[in-house]
Amino acid sequence: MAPRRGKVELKRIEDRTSRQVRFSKRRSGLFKKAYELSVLCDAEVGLLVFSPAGKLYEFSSVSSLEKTVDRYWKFMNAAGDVNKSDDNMQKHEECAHQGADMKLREIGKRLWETIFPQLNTDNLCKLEKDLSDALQWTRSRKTQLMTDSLNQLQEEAEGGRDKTVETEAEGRNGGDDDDDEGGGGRAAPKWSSRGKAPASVGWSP
Amino acid sequence: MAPRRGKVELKRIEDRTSRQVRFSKRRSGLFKKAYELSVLCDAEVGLLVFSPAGKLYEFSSVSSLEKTVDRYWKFMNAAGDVNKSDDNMQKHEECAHQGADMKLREIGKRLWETIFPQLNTDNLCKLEKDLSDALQWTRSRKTQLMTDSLNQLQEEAEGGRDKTVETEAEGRNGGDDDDDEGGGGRAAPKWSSRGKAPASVGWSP
DNA sequence: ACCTATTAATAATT
DNA sequence: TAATTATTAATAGGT
Repeated sequence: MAPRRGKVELKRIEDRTSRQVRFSKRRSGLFKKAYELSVLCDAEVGLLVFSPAGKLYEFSSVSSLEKTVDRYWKFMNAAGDVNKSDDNMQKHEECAHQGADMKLREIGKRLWETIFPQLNTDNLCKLEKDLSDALQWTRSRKTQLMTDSLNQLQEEAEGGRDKTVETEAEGRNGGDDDDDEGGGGRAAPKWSSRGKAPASVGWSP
Repeated sequence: MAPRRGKVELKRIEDRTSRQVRFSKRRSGLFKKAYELSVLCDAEVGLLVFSPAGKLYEFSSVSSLEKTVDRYWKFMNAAGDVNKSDDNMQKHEECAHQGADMKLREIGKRLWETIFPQLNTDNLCKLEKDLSDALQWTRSRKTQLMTDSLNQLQEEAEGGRDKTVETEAEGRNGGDDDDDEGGGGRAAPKWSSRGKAPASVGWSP
């Protein structure tokens, strides 16, 4: 009956058993705290814990940790990894839809770094096919968009009534609306309506 | 002088000011706990908090949260998002280098979903060029690998001395070594040695 | 897994 | 914004 003789010293616990027990307890405590923070303060919290053995424990205040990680991902890519020094102009989420081209490069770079170590001949063949399909789709999509733009211009020039033509993919939604959505329901691509993507594109939804 | 009249009830704090104050305090506490867990129990901890205003607070027990997120990313992609039900055979990190083709598809899918909302005409043009370049590089790389394989076979058939030809990208490293590295230093692509990638490939390092 | 003495976190106030 | 303090909450070690 002598719990806690003194303060707890902040150093790695050497005893294996004790370390495991305390890991369980403290992990539970941490997750509880994270949950409380999210509820009390209306925050989105994601928590990632890898045990020394490499086992993963995860928590997220929203439906899945992937969403939170996606939001983090978007956030980090928003302002680009350049000019990371200015903490004054804190990267607000509204920037998330700006600098899309830079974002494309960054995403591609990361993708590349991730898959590069696995590029044996088999994977290269698959990659070649995926890239080829994607390229084909991209070109047809581009043509489609350009055609649409032309048609729209023509219609407007002819008289411009019945403006309900939806272009569906206009990019940057100019409005600076302050919604708190962010990483939630990302707009899922809808093939059915317009795109007419080839079914063979392996890496498309 | 009447702090804490009763227990704290777990519901969103309505008063804005109070909520902000408690957010700061609890966030600090949470981060401290996370740090303590990582030190005491030798765990890798990543923590992501988005305030209601959309501001990001992050913590990681290793050099950067990106590393932890990458490790999480690898972990999740390891067993593929399929057969997610069997919790018995817990996805251990050693699986991280298996199922590379599936991983490619998954990564591509995610990439696609991420960039899709931003695909206006400009970005489509950039994407087209990137894909074209990447495809070109992939094909030349594939050819290179195949040529290498042939040469190696020929050399071995001729007499097989001087086996120091390094193929550099063989994929799956069969060993089931139990190192605790995981998400640490990912092998960075090295253009200089062999690949001879065109400088114009936008989405390569 | 459960208990309990003790330390740690923190809510309201200043 | 920072400090104080009365309480509650978390938890280390023993059972």
